[in-house]
Amino acid sequence: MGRSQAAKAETHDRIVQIASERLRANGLDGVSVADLMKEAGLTVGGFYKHFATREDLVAEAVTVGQGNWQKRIANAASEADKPQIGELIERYLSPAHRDAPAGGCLAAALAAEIARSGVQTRASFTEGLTKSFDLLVERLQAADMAGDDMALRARAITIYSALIGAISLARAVSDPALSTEIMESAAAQIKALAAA
Amino acid sequence: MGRSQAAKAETHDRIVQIASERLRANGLDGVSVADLMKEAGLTVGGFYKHFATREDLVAEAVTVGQGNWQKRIANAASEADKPQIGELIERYLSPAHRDAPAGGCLAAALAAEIARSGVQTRASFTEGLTKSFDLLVERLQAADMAGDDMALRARAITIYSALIGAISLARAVSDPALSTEIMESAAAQIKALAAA
DNA sequence: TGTACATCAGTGAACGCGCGTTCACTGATGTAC
DNA sequence: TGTACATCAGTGAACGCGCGTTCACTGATGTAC
Repeated sequence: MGRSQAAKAETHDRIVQIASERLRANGLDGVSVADLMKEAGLTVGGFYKHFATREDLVAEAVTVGQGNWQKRIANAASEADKPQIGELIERYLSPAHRDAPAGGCLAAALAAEIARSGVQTRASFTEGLTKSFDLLVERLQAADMAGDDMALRARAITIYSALIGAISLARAVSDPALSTEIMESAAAQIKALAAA
Repeated sequence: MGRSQAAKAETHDRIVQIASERLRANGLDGVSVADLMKEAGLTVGGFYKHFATREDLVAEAVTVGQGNWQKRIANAASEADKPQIGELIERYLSPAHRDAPAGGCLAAALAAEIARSGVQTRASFTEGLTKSFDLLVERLQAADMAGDDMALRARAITIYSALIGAISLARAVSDPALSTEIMESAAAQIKALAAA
């Protein structure tokens, strides 16, 4: 049947991966289907052999893109290799992350736009966010914190919210000193909250 | 000279006001110049008697739009009428605010998009944000908190970050129960942070 | 194993559409006399 | 005070452009015999 199914799946994944990066960098409407396909080494028309509409791709890219930071929280050979919560906060609120949204946290870059998007995209985001919360709770448990699971979850939600808000502001501001201040102030306070 | 300067200024302000609401509701690229003018009871062509480019309008709308929540923090006949910090947090993380971004916090709705915008827009945002931080510090001082000004400012930055992140997530998520949980969990934790 | 055929991923020009911006025009109103 | 004129806020058709999507086509490759 023409190209193999494996080859098609590989192309499909490549498009989604590129989209997940470019959407985080340029926004949900910030990159055209033609540009995406070009970056994948293909031409426009072929797009619709993989996705019914552009939104289908966006929904997939939102799922894949959220896996990015999740892997940094959870994927490690052993428990000892998983980052401590404090280290995670510092890495999240670093100049490196602030200046490279394409490879960074999808929620920080796109949450506001996702709120205005279609059902598919919002559903994809919700699923990924739920998983992010779970992984953060697990990190807080690993930090050997006091508190029942409910309180840990509330704390995880607040920590993640504060991280997303802080990096969003640090990115939006045009004064570099203020940007640094936001990241450093928030990092210190959030670490205190995580350790409380 | 044709229409009076006062009449022109009134029209100008009307366009900016409408823009500040519609941009918060639909995003920085979510409303056309023609629609904006129509909503202001005018036609497209006249737009360029008021603004050199669309981005000029956006920059002005970002400034005006930030005044919205600032007024709720600061504008009151007397000190006693100004909201307490805890009350502010509750109002910020309420279904009413979540469901009405057009009249709500501009930073929450647009920070991520502003980060990808031109210099003018980012500069407008930076100015407004600086003022927001100052007003929040003042509210923390009024709450009669311990801590020097530096610590208060770091706390104000973190509180605002957490509020922005939490409402962004609450808006993006398609599960109503999760949306409520995010707002309530974050509100409780942030209030604790403010009172610490 | 070798050949003829069917499939379908990928091509690239073309489509209709909405956008920001331009432009020649209008007509109400402020100003000069 | 009354009149002629100049100004310019506002009009609405037109522009070039980039977008998402469609479509007739191609040709490499899997399958049937």
